[in-house]
Parts: sequence; structure tokens; C-alpha cells
Amino acid sequence: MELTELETFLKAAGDGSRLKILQQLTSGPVCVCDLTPLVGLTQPAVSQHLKRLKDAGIVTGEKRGRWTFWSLDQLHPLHDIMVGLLSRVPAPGRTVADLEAAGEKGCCGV
Amino acid sequence: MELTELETFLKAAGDGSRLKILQQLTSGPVCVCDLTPLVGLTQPAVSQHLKRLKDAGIVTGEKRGRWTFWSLDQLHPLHDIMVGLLSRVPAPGRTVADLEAAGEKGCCGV
DNA sequence: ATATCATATAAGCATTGACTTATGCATCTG
DNA sequence: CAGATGCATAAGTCAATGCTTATATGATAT
Repeated sequence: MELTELETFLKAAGDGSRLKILQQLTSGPVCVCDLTPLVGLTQPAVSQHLKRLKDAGIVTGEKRGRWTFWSLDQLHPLHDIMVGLLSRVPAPGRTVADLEAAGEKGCCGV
Repeated sequence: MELTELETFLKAAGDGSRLKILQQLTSGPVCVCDLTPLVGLTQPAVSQHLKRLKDAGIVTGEKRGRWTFWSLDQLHPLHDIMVGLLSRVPAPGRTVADLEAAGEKGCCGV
């Protein structure tokens, strides 16, 4: 692995909002509209973060109907390390699962 | 470990010049004047990178005479992970050891 | 077909970041 | 002591980043 590749990975992961997104993705695929309330940003902001993560090869997006479901890309050479790092951080206040448990149905109804 | 702490770590490590510095530090303490030719920047630039790394708790500097010797801080909670990441990257073209082997004595004469 | 919904992209703006040169401050050396 | 050396800090510049609002695209629903 080249130094610039490691740099790209670290730069992409080194952002609070993106870390929140990645943390949520460790629980499985999520669509943008479910991530938006989680990170407290507008939808375009979340999409841009996802693009950054995608360009770094950390996540992949699968279009299904109207929605794009984002997941951690398990093929990334540092995937396991990323998951390991995220596991050290306490779960966020409100995960997508929490929102659903509270009756606040996710936008994509999954 | 809090999310912001992880973010600080990733931001500090997510820079090519700083990665080169960290890579060199895995071989032991080095002074600024030896790092400067290695990263190809001016001395103030290197000092500023070191400050950034120090503020993140990744490195420590020990003043000895005229020189400051910088090392990886083994007390950092992510020290081992950092070393693991750096080990994935091929060694730079010219390490401090190489410079010395070529007869180019380090500035601090160590 | 028309409207709606989920998402992506574009443009603009404020902030941060990474450098440079210039300078200050210790510490050694002659 | 005077000068040189190693390093840190200050100030200024330019590019990159993270947001916003506005808009385009494409799929679904009516």
C-alpha cells in the first residue's frame, strides 16, 4: 500500500460527520435520508460526505429503486482496521435502529 | 475513546508529510534537522507538523542540549494501530539511516 | 402525464490547512 | 562575550474543505 493511499484513507475518515456515518454503516446498509437526521446536516451535505468516502473506496452505494443504500466496502484493504477503530467509540445517541424503535419510520421504510 | 478524539488522531495522521515523519519515527527518536531533508520542506514547516502531531498526542519531543528529539508516544491509545498502518507502507527512498550510511552525517551528529 | 420523492451535483461562501519568509529564543562554541 | 546553531513561533498567502441554497436527474405514485 502506497503512502498516498493511506493518506487518502485517513483524510476521508478524519471528519466527525463522516465518522458518524461510518459508525452507522457498521450496522448495515443505510440510505441517505436515514443518515441525514443522524449527523444533523442537510441532505446534500450527507451526499457529499458519502461521495468523499466512496472516492476513497471506504463505502459503496447500491441503487435500489428510489434509494441508494450505502455500506462499508469490505474490499477496502483497511476495512477491518476501520471497523476496529469505530468499535472503540461509543455508539451515537440515536442510531437508525433507535429512530425506528421510537416509531419514527425510516424514509425508505426498511 | 470519544469520537472527537478519534477524529483528531485521523486528522493529524492524514497528511503525506506527517506520515513520512511518523514513518521515520518508527525507527527511533530523530531531531528536526534530520527530518527536514527527508520530507523536503523547510524547517519551520517540519516544526509545525511536529506540533500538530504533538497536540494530537501522537508524538513527544524531548529537549536534549540544542536539539529536540521526537519520538512516537507509546502512551497514545492508538499507538499500536499507527505503527501497524505505517508498516503497510514501503520505506521511503531515503531514511535517516540511509543518509548516514551515505556519509551525510546527521546535523545532531547521532 | 404530472407530481412527488430520494439523491446527486453546482455554485457560492467561510473556515481551516499547509506552506513560505521573517524573527525570537535558547544553547553551544570559539 | 560574540557568533553560530537548532528550533519554535508569527504573519501572510493560497489551496482545500465543509457547509449552505438552488437545481438537475431519475424512479415511483396518482
